[in-house]
This record gives sequence, C-alpha cells and structure tokens, in this order.
Amino acid sequence: MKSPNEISSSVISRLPRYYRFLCDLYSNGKKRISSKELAEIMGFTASQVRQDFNCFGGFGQQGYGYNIEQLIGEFAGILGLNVLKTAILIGAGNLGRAVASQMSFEDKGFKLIGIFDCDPLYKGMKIRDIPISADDSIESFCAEHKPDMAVLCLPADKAPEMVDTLVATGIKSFWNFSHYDIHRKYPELNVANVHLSDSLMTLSFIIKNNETGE
Amino acid sequence: MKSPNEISSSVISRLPRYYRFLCDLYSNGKKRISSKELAEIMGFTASQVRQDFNCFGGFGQQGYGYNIEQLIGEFAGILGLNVLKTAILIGAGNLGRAVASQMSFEDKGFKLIGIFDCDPLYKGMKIRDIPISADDSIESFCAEHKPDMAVLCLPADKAPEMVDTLVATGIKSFWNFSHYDIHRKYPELNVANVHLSDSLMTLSFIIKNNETGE
DNA sequence: TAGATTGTTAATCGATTAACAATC
DNA sequence: TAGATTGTTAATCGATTAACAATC
Repeated sequence: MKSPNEISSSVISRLPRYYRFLCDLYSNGKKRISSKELAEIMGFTASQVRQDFNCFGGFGQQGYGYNIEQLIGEFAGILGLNVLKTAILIGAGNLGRAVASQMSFEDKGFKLIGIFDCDPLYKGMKIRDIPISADDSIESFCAEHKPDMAVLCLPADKAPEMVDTLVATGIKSFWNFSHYDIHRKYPELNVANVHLSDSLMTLSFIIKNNETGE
Repeated sequence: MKSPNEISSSVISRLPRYYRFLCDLYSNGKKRISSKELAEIMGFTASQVRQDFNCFGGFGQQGYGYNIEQLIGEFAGILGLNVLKTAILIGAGNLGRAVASQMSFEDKGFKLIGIFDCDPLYKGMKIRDIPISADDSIESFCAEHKPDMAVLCLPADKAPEMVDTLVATGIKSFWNFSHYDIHRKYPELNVANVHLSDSLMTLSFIIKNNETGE
C-alpha cells in the first residue's frame, strides 16, 4: 500500500490496461483469477501483477486468487471513474466529432456538456444532443458551468491562445489531441496527451526493423 | 551505436517525440541545438538526450552541439519514414473517417490506398479521393494490391475475424484502434495500439490524485 | 491436511544520471 | 588558446523478477 504520489509512472501506465482486461474477463463470465493467469493473458509476470496490485491494497486471498468483480470495483475507485467530472470539447472537425460521438465519456466519470468550434459551418449541429456552439461563447459558458476538463481537438497553432483562455476560466485538466505542449507553459495542470502521429511513427519504426532484422 | 534489436523500448518510445520537437524547432528557424537546451525543452536530462542519440550514431560535434536539419534526417531514417508502405483502413465510422481524412500518412511513409466498411451506407463516398468499398471486396483488393499495413477502426467484436482475414491475405502490420488484442493470437505481427479510453482513464487518475493530494 | 496462491522481502536487471576525458 | 559540448564510461537509481514464508 503506497500513498498516491509514490505510485510510479510505470505502474500508472498499466492501470487502465488492468481495468480493461478485467472488465473483459468478467463480461466473459469469469469470476476469479490468479496473478499467474492474468499475467499470462496480459503479457506480464505474476510477480509484477502482485506488486502492482499491492501498491493499492491486498485485494487477493491466498490459495484462491483474486475476485474479478471486486478487483474491477477497486480499480474503478483507484482510477477515479466514479468521480463525476464535467468536460467540454473544443474543435468539431473530423477528429473532434469522432471523439464526441464515439468515446464513452460516462464510463470514465466524464460528462460532456459542451462542444465548440470557430467555424460557423457547424453551428446548429448537435452531437449526442449537445449543440455545437461558436468559439466566442466559450468564456460565458465556462463562467456559468465551470467545466472541469477540456478536450482539445484543434490545430496546434490555435491551441496556445485557447489554452490561455480556458485556464483563465479555471479549467485545470486537458485531454490534448493537439500538438501544443501544454505542460511547458503550465506544468501544474493535469494533462493527458494523445499523439496519434507518434503512434504511427512507432509502427513505422517497428516495421522497418522487422524487415531488415529477421 | 547499437544494433536495432538492442534498442530498448524506453528509447523507442521517445523517438517520435524527438522527431516532433526537432521538426518544430527547425520550422521556427533554429539551426543548431545542444543536448542541454533540447533536454530543457523536452523535459529530459542532457545525459539522456546524448545517450539516446548515441544508440544510433554520433550525430553531434564537440563544442558545437547538433545540427537540427541533419538530426531530422537521421531520425527520419531511423523511424523509416522514407520507406514507402501501403495501407488500407477498415471501418469508416466517425473515428475511421477522422483518421482517414486528417492523419498525414504520407509524412510517415504510409500511403492510404483503400477504405472499407461493412455498412453499405458509406458506399460511394470518398475520402481524399479514396472510395469507401464494401467489406466483401477486401480479399480481392488485397490479393491485387498487397497492402503492407491495415488501420483497424472497427468494433472489438468484429476485429478478430477481420484480422484473420487480413493476415491470410499477407498483411503483417496493424495500426489498431480497436480493443482486440492482436498480439495475443499473432505475436509475430507488427502492431501499434491506440487505446483512447486508456488515455482518458489515465487523465481521470491524474485528476483524482491531484485533487486529494494537493 | 495438502495444495494453491498470496503479500512481501531480497536479488537482479536495466534505465537514468553524473562525471569527465576527448575534441571541435 | 579557452570555452563549450560531445561521446562514453562509471555510479546511481528504480523497476522488474525471483523466492519464500504466511495463510486461505
């Protein structure tokens, strides 16, 4: 059992994966699992699974293993999925609309309450019953609804100014799909970056080295 | 200088970031940089930058630092961005269309040559001049064009069968947005996974722990 | 009870950081 | 030449793995 700020980033990066695999197992009807079996499925070692789990508490039982339903509950709590956080989405281009319409925010404790775009083309459109509003209404909207988090789906060149605006209205957390490096200017904010192009470059690297290597 | 398979996954995960920051610096007119300065911008240590670079060769010059244009070229080569790879995209839902229309595949050496969806709703539509075709034409298309890579933007429940089909046609690399775990069945394939929901859960975790912690 | 599997401590392994001689 | 900064070796730090007593 460790205090939250002692959890290493290696462990943190594995938490969503645990949650995902456990939910999967449970929906397939599995009720309990040993560290050995889970490790096999996820490609870890049993030691690592037990070490990771024990950062947060002793969830298992000797001779038996872990109760999957209980584990799912524990991880939901660890990840804060049951804490309600309101969110707005900035940038209703292809990516923004895809995220707004497909991501199940609710399962992660987020509630999408507003969508904004500078292009009047989208005005009047709705995604999941949320109207797309003009950029210039963001400040008044935030003043009124105090959203906790902003999803950034706009081009990198428009991001710096937008982040300044949003930070000024009190938003402290960002799910950032743009290539603007928020942490550099605002190291105190909560940021999760999604760099799709990094992922594609990694695949390019893997392909290149498998072709020459083997 | 290390051989490709000696490069640790920690180093690999940093390569796209180096490339991204260096391109950024260059487009801002910067010509040379020291490990110290680059480290500061990227949030690494100077030692780490030099260690990382020297996995691939001695690109710098004592007393001077690194030439950014040269570095960009080296990293493009390391990442295989100049090797042409053809790609198809499966699943033209919101996410698939967003990826097809916004991702700059060309910059990473990929060429998107086909888009497929099981839903006839999309039939006849084009994205970037690439027509969306029906799922049942995938096999003949692959037999003819032998694509190197497939982007998977379909639901997890349809993914296993699709991967079997694609593997049978000879595709060895996948950019996987679905939650199906390809590596479990096919450990030999080249796979880069994108788990947007993992990223959002990580943000949830960060938010939760900053609120209680500070 | 015997077998299984945990929680946890100790050992190993690898990655990051520090230091410094080489050299531009 | 003096100053700056690399490439690289050594030291440190942290993460993963192994081992095992505790116990269900």
